[in-house]
Formats: sequence, C-alpha cells, structure tokens
Amino acid sequence: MPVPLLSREELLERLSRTFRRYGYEGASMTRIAEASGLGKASLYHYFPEGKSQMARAVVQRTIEWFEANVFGPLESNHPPRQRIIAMLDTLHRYFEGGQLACLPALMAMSDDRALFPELLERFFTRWVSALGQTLTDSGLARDIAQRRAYDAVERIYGALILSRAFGSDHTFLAMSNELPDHLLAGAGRSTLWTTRVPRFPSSPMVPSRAG
Amino acid sequence: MPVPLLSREELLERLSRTFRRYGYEGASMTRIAEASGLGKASLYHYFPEGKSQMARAVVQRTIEWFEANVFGPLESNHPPRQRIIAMLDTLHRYFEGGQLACLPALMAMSDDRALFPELLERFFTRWVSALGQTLTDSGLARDIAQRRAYDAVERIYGALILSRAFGSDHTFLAMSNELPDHLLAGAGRSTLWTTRVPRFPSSPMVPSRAG
DNA sequence: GTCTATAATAGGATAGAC
DNA sequence: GTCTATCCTATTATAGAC
Repeated sequence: MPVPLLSREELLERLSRTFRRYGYEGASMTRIAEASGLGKASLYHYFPEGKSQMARAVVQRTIEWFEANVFGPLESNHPPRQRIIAMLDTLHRYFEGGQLACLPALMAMSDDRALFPELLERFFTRWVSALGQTLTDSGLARDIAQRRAYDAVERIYGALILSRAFGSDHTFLAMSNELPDHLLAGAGRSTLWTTRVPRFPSSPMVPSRAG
Repeated sequence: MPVPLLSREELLERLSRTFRRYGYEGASMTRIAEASGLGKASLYHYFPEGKSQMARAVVQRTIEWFEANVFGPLESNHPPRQRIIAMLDTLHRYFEGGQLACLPALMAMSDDRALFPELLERFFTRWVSALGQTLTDSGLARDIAQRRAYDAVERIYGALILSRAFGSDHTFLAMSNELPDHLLAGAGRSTLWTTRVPRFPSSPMVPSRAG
C-alpha cells in the first residue's frame, strides 16, 4: 500500500533544515535520509536527479517562504517601522536565534554559489527591492532607500555570522534593536504608506511557520 | 633526497585558498592535493591528524594574518579614518573582490563552527576589539564605539555575501564607500589618537600579501 | 619529504521486490 | 511509495619504497 509517510511540505521542511545545518556538501544522503525518516531510495523517488535537485527545491521553497513571510509583508500597507520590526522578528525565528542559517547565504559563501546562481541572485535582489519599497514608503528618496536596503540585508547576515560565532543571539538582537531607527533616520512624516494601495491585500505580519 | 617542494608558508597559503573556496566539507583531500601540488601521503606528513588539523592551521594562520594586516593597523597611531579605509582596502584584496570568502566566516555559517569554536570566537572578538579601539581613538564614547565596531564587521560580511551572490564586488565597494563616514559620524575632533602611545611600533597599513 | 599503491569507509545513485 | 540490497565512485587515511 503505497502511502506517503510525509507530505511534500513536511519533506521539504526536513530537507531544508538538513541543508541549512550542514551546507550543500555536508548534507550527505545518509544524513538527509535520517533527518527525513525515509530511505535513500525513497528520496530518489521524489528527486530523481538526486541531491542537487533537493537543494534546488529547498532554495526555491526558501524564496517562496520569504515571499509570503518577509518580502510581501515589507510591501504591505502597515507603517514602515512596523514592517521592519516584523521582518526582524520573523528572521529571528527563522534563524532560530542563530541555530540555523539560510541556504542561499550559506551557498553564496562558497563555490556552491555556482550551482543555482540565478536563484541566489533573485533571492537577495527581491529582498533589497521589497525593503526598498518599505523605505521609500517612509518618505526616503529612492536612492537613499535602496542604499539602506542593502545596508540592512548586510547587517542581518553579518549579525547572523557573529551570533553563530559567539554562540549567542545577542549580536543579532542588538542589531535588531538598532536597525529600525537607523533605516528610518531622516524619513519624512510622509503619509504615503497610509494612502498607497497595498500590493498584497492582506499580507500576514506573522509567519505561519518558520522553516 | 628529501627536499620540501613548498615552504610551510606556501603550503598553508594553498590550503587556505582551497578551504576558502570549497568550505571545510567541500575541500576534499584530492582537491587539496591538486591545489598544493603534493600527494595525499605528503600532506599527512605535515598534518598527521588529517583534514581537521589542516583546517585548524588555516584558521590559526588567518588570525595571525589579520593580526598583522588588519587588527594591528586598526590600533596604530594613524588617523582613525585612514585606519578604517586601510582596513577596507586590505579586505577587498583579501577577498579578491568577492572571489574568496574567509574560512572563519564560512565555518561559522554551518555546523562546522563546532570544530574550533574558540578560534572563531577569538577571531571575531579580536576584530571588534581592534576596531573599537580605532573608534574610541576618534573620540567616540566607548559604548558607541563598540556598537559601531560590531556594525562594521556585520556590514563587511553581509556585503561579502551579497557581492558573491551578485557575482560582482559592487556591493562591497558601495559599503566601503559608506562605512567610514557612518562609523565616524559624530566623532569629536579629539586628538587622542595623535598623542596615544601606539601599541604596535610601526604596524603596516598595507599588507605584505593577501592570503 | 615525497611518492605509488592500497586499504577501509562513506559517498551518491540504482534495481527490483513488495 | 517504501524498502533492502547493491553498485560504483570518491573519500579519508595508511604502508612502505625511495
């Protein structure tokens, strides 16, 4: 009786956690099988092309998850400061206080970035774009907003690295406390964001599930 | 005639580049042997404990290299702004415009951080401390200086990740252009740094060799 | 100090039963 | 859809000649 032990969602979630812990090379089929609870052969049923296909699916799912839980909310019609704080809160949970990285960033740091360069680029480009929207909504000039959006993503990943090196989320939290003021410094009391038509009718400010 | 083909320095340099490209797991003995020009067995002559010993040596050497070329100069008696610019310039060359990461940061992003946690912590702690010295020398209060030092290291690594994801050092350079002003904002025209006794008699502002 | 050869293990991937 | 068993390659590591 061929009945799936896991939903595709649950399988991807477990694959994601394994890749995020060990990186692409470090995530062996044995580890993946153990973490997923499936045999190696079963994994090839879902991903005939093997490990690279699994990693690609995880990265794609990461983009989708961020779209729903980070990028979308950044473009909502909530007050800009609230959107930024929600992003940082969501990320803190996504990173599980520094216990887990994110696969696109992990891959970007090694030659593994050559596996799906277009996905990595899309992920970070989209993030900067969405955050840039938040900041222009706050009344900042477009070029300043864009520069600060890069700034923010840089600090988020740098803080993740430091938090992991120090074995504590203290650095990440300190960055989170500082960032909203820094990003919104000099922002006019523009009411643009209150009148702008939201792109996503009702984007959730709180994610359904961190994975 | 047992004559070393490589100096230990040159061997470590090649090991370093290999680990920085592929990460700890991805740097296989075969790749390391090819990159070093030595046979696998010869590598075990230098590192009887194998790969983990090689990685440890590379991380230790990274700390020493940064001490001489980054941390030391940050504590020199040059003007603070000049020290910061020199650091960013040195890093741009060390990262080879984004082509190579640094092993401590790479390891910090995965569970590999558990291999030598004390070395990773020391590396980043030392960096924040040295840069904090630069900023207190500029006249900033100690707590502000420390917070901005974290800020700087965060942005440097975040910019490295973005640069690598985008396949261009543009993001790193944009960050480099912005950082000095940001770090020194509000710094008094204190002359502390001109009168302070230098800890390192004549720290080089330009590194001897990036590796 | 370096090499070739090789052992022992772990890696990714597949066949075929159920 | 999942499994056990297996294949083949690549991996880490070692032995022993020079």
